[in-house]
Amino acid sequence: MLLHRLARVSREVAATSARSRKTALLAELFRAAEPEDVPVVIPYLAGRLPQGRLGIGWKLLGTPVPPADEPSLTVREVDARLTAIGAVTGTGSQTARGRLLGALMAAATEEEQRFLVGLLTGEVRQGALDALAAEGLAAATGAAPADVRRAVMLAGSLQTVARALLAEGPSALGAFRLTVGRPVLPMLAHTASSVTSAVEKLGACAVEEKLDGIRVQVHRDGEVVRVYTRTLDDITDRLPEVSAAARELTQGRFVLDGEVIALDEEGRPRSFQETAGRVGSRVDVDRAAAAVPVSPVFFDVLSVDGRDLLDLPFAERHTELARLVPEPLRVRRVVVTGPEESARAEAFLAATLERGHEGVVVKSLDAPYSAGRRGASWLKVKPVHTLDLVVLAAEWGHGRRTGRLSNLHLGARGEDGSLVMLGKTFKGMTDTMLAWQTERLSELAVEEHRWGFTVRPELVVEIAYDGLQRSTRYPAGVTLRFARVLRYREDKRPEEADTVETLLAAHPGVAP
DNA sequence: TTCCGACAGTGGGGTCGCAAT
DNA sequence: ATTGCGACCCCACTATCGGAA
Repeated sequence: MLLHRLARVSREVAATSARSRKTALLAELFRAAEPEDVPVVIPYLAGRLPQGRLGIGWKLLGTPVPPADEPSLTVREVDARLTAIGAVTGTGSQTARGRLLGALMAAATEEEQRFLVGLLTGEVRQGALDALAAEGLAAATGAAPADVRRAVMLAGSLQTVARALLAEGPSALGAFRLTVGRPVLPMLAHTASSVTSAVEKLGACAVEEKLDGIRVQVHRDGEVVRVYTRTLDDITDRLPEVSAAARELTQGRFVLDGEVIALDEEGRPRSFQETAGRVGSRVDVDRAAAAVPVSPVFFDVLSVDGRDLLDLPFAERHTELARLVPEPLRVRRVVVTGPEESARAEAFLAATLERGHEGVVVKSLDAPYSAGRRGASWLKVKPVHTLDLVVLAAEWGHGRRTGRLSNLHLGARGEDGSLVMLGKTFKGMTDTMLAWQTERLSELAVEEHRWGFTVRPELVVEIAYDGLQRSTRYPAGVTLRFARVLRYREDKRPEEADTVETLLAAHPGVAP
């Protein structure tokens, strides 16, 4: 298949807003693909590279190359050339990659170039990623969408499923089963505004600690232990403590779901930054482990002793978990019968926060284990802090926010009355707010930049955030975690905005 | 007809590690 | 030695489509 055809379909998919039309277009192309094209066409149309990341970013793509007049590249040739670029390593590799990339771009038409740039930077923006590609795949092969989704969860990737489906048809889906040693996509939680509302929604449920660490899926088959992240990367070698803990358990074959977290001597959680730094360390693992030991803490079991537990209700999976994993290696929890016990659930959240943890996850006792965001049977609840801050500058948005001032620079009042930047946010804005702030901030502009405007510090915004973390980037040495706009405070003047002093006082122990 | 679940998009900050400077 | 860049961790929220109620 020519890249030209694929790029054109991608553009058509981007041009329509109807999801049904998007899946129809994708299905048509999948049907036309030759079997050998499939491992490339499927991920490309899901907006991803089959190789994963290639170390090619905006920097390498920087210099534009004159496009070819006539399409000639096939998708397989593109894939082979990108694989070759990814394989270049060592001193001078950036230069060599740039040259190879330039040659590839020169062979591409303008439309093909646009598609390739999107693919390489992860910004395909066609309004169709894995989920709709799976839908299109189902349509192309006559398989039931739910069966395709389940196979994707079990395989951990769409490609594997696509290859089997297009080669053998819907009957191929039956072969995808939970296998120890092969990671499955993890079940994710939605957000609820309070424990009470979560319990009202779910009825009988478990309320569990939410630990602020790194999600892990741990597979053990005899002496072989593998540890995977949320995105199914293998991080076994970085976490010897987790392997050791898995080998201590009495059963020899299982798949567990949990979190790794660094705890201090008293068992209180260290900062997320410390846990993430430890888990990210690959080069000298022994040293990193000595400095910041981590503990696995489990909350679910997907398989034990060859039995697939995915479809069991959570209550029954937890019974299996409690049989396999000793209490200190499980998250704390309470079980409530329903809204009549929401006071107990709220008390558990308070106690969890008191112990220094992030919040709770409220889980339906009936729900099977199911990947992706489908179904809201897990609801997380975290406390939200708010501040009134001053807008210092605003950056132009991209994509659907092109032409709108989007990303706000936020400042708090310093000791001497100056304003101290604490971070940025683009979250929480409605289209109406975007339009309003574009106009208002343009009026307040004092300096124009390529990226946007510095403005007279007159507008006050109410900001919600999850907590404070250390920063080397911002002058106060701290920044807000997950800041988002709640509303503009036109009733407040900048002199009434919050101060750095009160912010630091509200989060003792964070500032350097 | 209205409601709501699922999806994509829009980026935030940090840390690590490699390559370039 | 320091800096720049990319990959991965953590993530909130809105708009929109289309099926469910």
